[in-house]
Amino acid sequence: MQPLAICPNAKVAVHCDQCRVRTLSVCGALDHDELLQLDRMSRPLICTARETLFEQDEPAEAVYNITSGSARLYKLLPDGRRQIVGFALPGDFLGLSMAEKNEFSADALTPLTACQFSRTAFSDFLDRSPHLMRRLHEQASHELTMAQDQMVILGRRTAEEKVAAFLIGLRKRWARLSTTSVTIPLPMTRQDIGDFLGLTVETVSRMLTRLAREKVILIVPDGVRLLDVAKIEALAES
Amino acid sequence: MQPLAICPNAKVAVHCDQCRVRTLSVCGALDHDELLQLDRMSRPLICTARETLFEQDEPAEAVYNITSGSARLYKLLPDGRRQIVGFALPGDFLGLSMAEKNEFSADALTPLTACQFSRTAFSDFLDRSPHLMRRLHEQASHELTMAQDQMVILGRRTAEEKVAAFLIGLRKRWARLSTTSVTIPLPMTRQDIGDFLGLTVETVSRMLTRLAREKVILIVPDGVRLLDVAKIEALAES
DNA sequence: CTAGCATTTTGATCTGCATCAATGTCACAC
DNA sequence: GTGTGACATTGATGCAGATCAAAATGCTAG
Repeated sequence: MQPLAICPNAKVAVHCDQCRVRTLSVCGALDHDELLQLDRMSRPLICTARETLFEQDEPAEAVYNITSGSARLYKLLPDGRRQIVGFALPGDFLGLSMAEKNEFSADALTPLTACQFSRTAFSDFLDRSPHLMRRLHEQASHELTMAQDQMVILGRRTAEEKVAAFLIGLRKRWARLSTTSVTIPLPMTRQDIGDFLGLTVETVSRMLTRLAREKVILIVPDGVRLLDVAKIEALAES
Repeated sequence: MQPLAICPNAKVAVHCDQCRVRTLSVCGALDHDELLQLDRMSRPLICTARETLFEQDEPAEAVYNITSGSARLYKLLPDGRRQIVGFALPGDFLGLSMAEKNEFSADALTPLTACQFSRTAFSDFLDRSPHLMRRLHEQASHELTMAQDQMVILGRRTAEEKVAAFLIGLRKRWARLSTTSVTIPLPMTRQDIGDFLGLTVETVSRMLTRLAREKVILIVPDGVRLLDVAKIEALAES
């Protein structure tokens, strides 16, 4: 799936002088008036690392479009167990379900900037823009597909396969955003990776170490470099 | 979330003489003309148990609305491991993502009937009916939420909790369809339940037996009766 | 009725990952 | 420099659930 993009001149969410809009990666198939209208209702948001964007079960107030930085999205069980349901990267949307309450909590992994829309205003705009509505539905469907793929990973794969699939999946998402760097940035902690994959910190660490020992990856500060792409893709194979 | 229902006089998908439509549980907020139009493009589908509705990665041709019976939705790994991503009950939609290819395979667990729409015709209709589009998006969002809840179950729960959560979740879905029967029908095999919860058949069987021994449930032909709802809800608690 | 097969249950054993515990590494403050 | 706290790695041990094996149950065909 292509990244949604309001501005034809930018791949991701950045300020675009040409279109005079700050809000990008929202939607193709919008005319210039619609773009400006949408832009007018957006407010900038700046967060420090670890800051909370919103919390599970609280009334959903806004729709967010990440312009830089990354966030983790998670659900908590009463006893403190945590399941990370996803990581949000630049260009990603949060709150597109337009539900009354947040389905999960979100907080920043790094300093983060975003475009923020009032949920009600965004909803009203949606009613007037079938194109955007349609595009949004495609986006939601795509997220559902990713969630189902994650179900396969959680339910039917070994620890090593989980870690490999995680790295490959992340690489693909980063690749859309930048020149294909050999290094995959990992802004999240090992604990976060574990809570995403249904593993403990120790197991994540051991699997990364094992892959590094076998020269499949190289562990670098804040990330991982893939040495043997074929091998790791074989491990992650769908 | 309320079941989608074209026909205000029926909760689920059944033939409705009053509205003269066969296609139900599609969507609120449609006027009568739209209903009839939608109905006109629907074709009935009748399947025997185990029959395949569609297969993963094949071109998506139709949108289905189950009118009776149930189906399992699953993904296969190259080595034969299987992850069931969901079960479809009467009233449920399949193929709403409108993607070009099927994201998973689906086959009937029991004899099954459905309303079938050509994907392209349905898509065209969608463009002319923003109400339906919006409703569909809500439905997709709801499915995403369910998938995320399933991620919590797969990643962060014990075998016993998984089985309990499965039963509670299924009870809730059946409850929407009929007078709240004390018995939860289980049209799927233990293997299917295992492939849904990331467990083996043996573990599923053992957990059900354990719950039955502790008088929390009663195992009956093709289903389960809940004896101690409080206890099983405590186990399944989110 | 019986034969054949799929499904479920039950038991014995094994193992992958969790758990527990300790040590190492880094960043930052003082 | 030294202390402190967060994060990561490594090792030893334990256990939940997988695997292996077999028996029980149920279903359909003849």
